Amino acid sequence: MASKASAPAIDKRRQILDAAIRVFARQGFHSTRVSDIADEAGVAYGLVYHYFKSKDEVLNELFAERWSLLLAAIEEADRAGASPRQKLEAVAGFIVGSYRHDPELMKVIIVEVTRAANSFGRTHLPEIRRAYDSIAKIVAEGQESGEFRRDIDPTFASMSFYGAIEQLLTGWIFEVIPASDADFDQAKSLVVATICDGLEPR
Amino acid sequence: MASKASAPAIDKRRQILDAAIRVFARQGFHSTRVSDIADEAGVAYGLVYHYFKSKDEVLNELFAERWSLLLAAIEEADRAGASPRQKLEAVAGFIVGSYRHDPELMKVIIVEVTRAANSFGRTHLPEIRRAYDSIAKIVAEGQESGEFRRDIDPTFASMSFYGAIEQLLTGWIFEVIPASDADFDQAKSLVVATICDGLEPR
DNA sequence: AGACCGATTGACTGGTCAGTCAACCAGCGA
DNA sequence: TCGCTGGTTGACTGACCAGTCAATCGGTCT
Repeated sequence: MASKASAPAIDKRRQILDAAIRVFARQGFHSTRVSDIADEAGVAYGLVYHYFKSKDEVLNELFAERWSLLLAAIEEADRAGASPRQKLEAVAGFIVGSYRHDPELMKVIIVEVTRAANSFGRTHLPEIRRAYDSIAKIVAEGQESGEFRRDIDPTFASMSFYGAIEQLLTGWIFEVIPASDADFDQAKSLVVATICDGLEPR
Repeated sequence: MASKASAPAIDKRRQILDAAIRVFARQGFHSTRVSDIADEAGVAYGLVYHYFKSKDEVLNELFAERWSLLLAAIEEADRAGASPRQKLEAVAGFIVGSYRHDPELMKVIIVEVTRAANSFGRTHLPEIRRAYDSIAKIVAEGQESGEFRRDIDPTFASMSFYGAIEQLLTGWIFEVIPASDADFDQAKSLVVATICDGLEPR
């Protein structure tokens, strides 16, 4: 039967990807050898090359998997949210939630891809850009409806918003700011409050 | 005379550092070989090891040089600025100015150090943290004086502020947002406007 | 049984580089 | 003139590691 043969095969592939998340998060992409991934996954060295054509492809796969979810979430937020502010809240919520759900994966994606201007960041630039653009679209819509001021370029606002969130994740990754469940909950509303209302009292 | 012998020596060291900036910016730290630095600097391979004990030390030196200037600038801004908003403006201005003045160096520092959670970022965490803390101090002072609202944690605001700026630099580095002199000028006030006033109209 | 086939194994190879080191050179003081 | 000292050179080595591949295993189909 095909299922008996292919079901474990799929498991092994997943097993390797999950192991790679842990090892990349622990040591960084550059200093993990393929043998580390294989060891962590409990499979033979060569099997990694059975499922992936290179070490790079393992990371590409991890990024693609997660980033497509982010893009979908942003678009969903845009569709479902009532006010632009609620839309931004949903986006921030999704990203923070992703970190809460799987900090290691988000660490890998941010550190090794999103911010790697000379390697994977460049490769995946089109996809990364799509996220910026979708956020900018939310801001632009907010400006048209008069709910956001018009004197700040949407692209610009989008970068600031995304940058603020990513920096929070970086803070958690570096352990320079506390990362309890309460902090995660707060974070979402606080970024949005900062970006939408500003630091000065109203 | 010592000056005849040591003056060119100092020049060579500088020459190597400057070459390293260009090469690191172009290829990234991991994919530049020490021979690339030597070639770019127009000196022999071994000379790099006469002035630096390792490839890592070259990057450390570049980071230390620049980051100490940033820390000094933040403290100076805190001392000289009238309002907290003006202080933040000075900080943003310094960082944007640093990028305008030497984009390659700033690219290297951000991509290879500030955001490298598994390598140099960890090594230099104390210094990086000092910057976050100084900015947080500015925010906290603003809250005490009533010029900033008190319901946003200063550490948190500091991360958002710094993150927004760094993301702008990243945008320039990746060339996803335009980087003309006018853009640099605007950027400074726009980040501050975004963070202090917020996106929603007042 | 026996042919077949994809999954799995891990020893091995080829290439790459960081860092070493012995030799060389230039200016200076004796 | 002749060391001496410190800057300068680049060939070389030892370690490391991504990717290959021939062999093996286990299940299925005839």
